Amino acid sequence: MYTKLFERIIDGRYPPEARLREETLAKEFKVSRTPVREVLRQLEKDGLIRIVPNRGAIVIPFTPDDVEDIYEIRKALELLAFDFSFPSLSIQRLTEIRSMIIENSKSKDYGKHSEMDALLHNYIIKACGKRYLISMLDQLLRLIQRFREFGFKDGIVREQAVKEHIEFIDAICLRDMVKAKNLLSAHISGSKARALAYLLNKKHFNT
Amino acid sequence: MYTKLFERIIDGRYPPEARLREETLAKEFKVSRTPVREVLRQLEKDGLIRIVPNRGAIVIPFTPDDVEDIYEIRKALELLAFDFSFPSLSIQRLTEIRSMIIENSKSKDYGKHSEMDALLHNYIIKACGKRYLISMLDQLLRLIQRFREFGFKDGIVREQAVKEHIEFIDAICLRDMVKAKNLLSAHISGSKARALAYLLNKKHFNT
DNA sequence: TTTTCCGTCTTTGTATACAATGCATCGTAA
DNA sequence: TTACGATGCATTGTATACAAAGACGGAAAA
Repeated sequence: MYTKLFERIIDGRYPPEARLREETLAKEFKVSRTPVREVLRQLEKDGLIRIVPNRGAIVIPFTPDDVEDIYEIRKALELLAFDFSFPSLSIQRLTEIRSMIIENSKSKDYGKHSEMDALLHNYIIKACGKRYLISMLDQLLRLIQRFREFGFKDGIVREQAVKEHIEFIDAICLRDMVKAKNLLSAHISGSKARALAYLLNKKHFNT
Repeated sequence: MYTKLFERIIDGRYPPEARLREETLAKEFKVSRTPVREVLRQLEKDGLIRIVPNRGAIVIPFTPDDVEDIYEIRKALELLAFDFSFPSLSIQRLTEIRSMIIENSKSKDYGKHSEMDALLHNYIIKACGKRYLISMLDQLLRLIQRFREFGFKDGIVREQAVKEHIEFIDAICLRDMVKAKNLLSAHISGSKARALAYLLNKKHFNT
């Protein structure tokens, strides 16, 4: 239920400014208000809703400034995670991932591409072995999931992403830390730019 | 109540591995289990406790690795916040803060020093104007509050901190971004080292 | 007509009762 | 003596009832 509500806010089924009434949600999910309230408190911590005492919860709008914010945080933290994980990354595992990326590179199923993207990033992140860093990045990646999937709908972007991922993996295998970090940084900046384009475009259509 | 529980875990009144039973907490705070449960869910998101379904909540131990983790995240994010806030920092305000730091520099009240420390860091952080970044840093600084206060109990450390803060402010006022960033980075690394020393020392006494 | 006050209604906040889960303990059988 | 299972207990999970707080609207007074 936490996951479902999270998704519904992320994908816009509960749009910005929408009021989330406990009673209504309770009926929708066929539970009582007690678990609903607990979930709402968690979503507030995620920064998705604001709970006003005695007034209830409303969905917080997601602005271009938030995209800027979140992607820059992601970049900083993923680079940090990479610093920690670099020494322990397994060339064998990276080679495996590399093959899988190439196998899927011609696929038009953007879900597959999104999966490959997640596979690589998650491997790097998990390998850092730092629990706060991992949980913060997990949280961030969930927040921007909608943009990541969107990006891969475009053929050019898919090709570009495959190229960037392969270059990144090769740099790691060659133990070229500096190059790898630059590539990772640029890759995330590119994702940010696409996310911003998506958001502005959507806003244009909505208004 | 959220704040009180948070503090009690942070300062060790509820030690690592301690079970937090809903009924007990409810009696302690003279409320029913309903609000207790909501607070526990929030503390879980903060990474302070782990809730095992049908088993209840236990306090998560805080290891040296966690200190390393959290201070490195703090460094990365505070440097990022500084990037954003640098252009809009007011020299007038910084000069004010600088005077206050100097005024308090001879004080032996470590609470005052801790306050000055918070004043400067919070000003930098808030000025970045990014809500996710601000809320993440707030969260991190609350997590390490115990170490920050501890640090200022030592006279040498107090002097050192004052010196670092003044140098940092001066670098900003001279618009020397690179120097300021280096100073900030070193300052946080120093805090990390002291926190680690504190933790290892405490562990030594406990066992 | 406008403003203020009061009552009602909606919605959240809290307490409590009951259900469900998992663990421990004790008894029984191999 | 040990292994297995059943029963009871401790504790969390959920529903529901009631309390409290605000929002809204209508009536009365300025």
